[in-house]
Amino acid sequence: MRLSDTIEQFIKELMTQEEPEVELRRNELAEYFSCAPSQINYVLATRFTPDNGYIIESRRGGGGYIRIVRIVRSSGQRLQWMIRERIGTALTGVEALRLIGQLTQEGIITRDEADIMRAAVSDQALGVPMPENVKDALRARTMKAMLTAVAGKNRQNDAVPPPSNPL
Amino acid sequence: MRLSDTIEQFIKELMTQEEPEVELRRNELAEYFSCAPSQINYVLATRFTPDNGYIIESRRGGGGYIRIVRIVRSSGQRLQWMIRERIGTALTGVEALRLIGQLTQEGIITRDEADIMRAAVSDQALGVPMPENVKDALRARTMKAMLTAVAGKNRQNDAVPPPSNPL
DNA sequence: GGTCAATAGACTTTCTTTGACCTAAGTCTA
DNA sequence: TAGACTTAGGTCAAAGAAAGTCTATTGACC
Repeated sequence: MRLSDTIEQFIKELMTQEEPEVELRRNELAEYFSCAPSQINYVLATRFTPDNGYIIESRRGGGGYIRIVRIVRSSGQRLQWMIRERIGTALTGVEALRLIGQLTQEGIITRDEADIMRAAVSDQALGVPMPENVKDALRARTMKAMLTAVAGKNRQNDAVPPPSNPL
Repeated sequence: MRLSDTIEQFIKELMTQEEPEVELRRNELAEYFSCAPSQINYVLATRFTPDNGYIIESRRGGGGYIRIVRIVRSSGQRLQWMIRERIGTALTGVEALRLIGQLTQEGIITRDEADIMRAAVSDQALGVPMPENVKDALRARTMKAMLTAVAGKNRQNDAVPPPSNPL
């Protein structure tokens, strides 16, 4: 097994259900796995991204630390976030697959639905000759439309919370 | 006997009845059969296609692998017809909606799946400026890809989505 | 002999690991 | 209290590992 995967596992096991937050020292961890400290950063950068539902905070110097926080959101909120913040106006094929994989893993869409979505943004589907950036734009729109459809069916369960008004 | 056939046999024997999935290292296998690694790709591309009921997943880089998953096909007749005869190379929005409606009615796809498909071929999704005939071509390809996904569903295992690598 | 499947190999892309160097935050002392 | 030292995390680039793609050649069968 890859070291990166082992470290990922380790961190996820530290983070239990009721404690969606863990704090660790980079050097200690690196020591423990006898790897370069920057390996830890690599794991964080590839496995604990906002896409994957995590936020990283850290601090250098004496008493420094790295804190990993799992963002807990309802499926509705997760979908809204993807539609409104994450996707934007262009989406590469690789990114699309990643997002679909995430949603499947989180149980927000079924495997069959994921298969359909993957097909809809596949090269197969977009095989008509056109520049890559147009394909990316199309993928973004298609994904948003599909996720909106999914969000629509969850309406009752996860209403978007009313915006907080701090004034 | 041809090498390709031998390799095909070998892989199929690894995949027993109750374990419809096998994971292998390309280089190892090539080593074992003393052939070029790309020979393995050739075998996969010609013998383990979706048409033949297989899905291939793979990952590059350190600790990379190739996974072959056998799928069981569901009620294909109608879908095959749509994919191969009905749709062709162009499909208007209205036609697409009609086909999706029929499949729902016939219980071949769920209502949720239908919603996703409708979204994927909606004007929303295809809203990028482009000539109408290109849109119709795109709709045709998208529908075919999605229906193919439905035809080949019932995969037994889930792939771990590849990590995002922002580097 | 021509055609299509099979094979090998060169080159490309993606993901991982390591290491050298950089920066920020405490701590201590003149 | 400014500056030096120590502690700790951050960045980046290069090297390594493994799979993918493309193309030219070879071989088998009509």
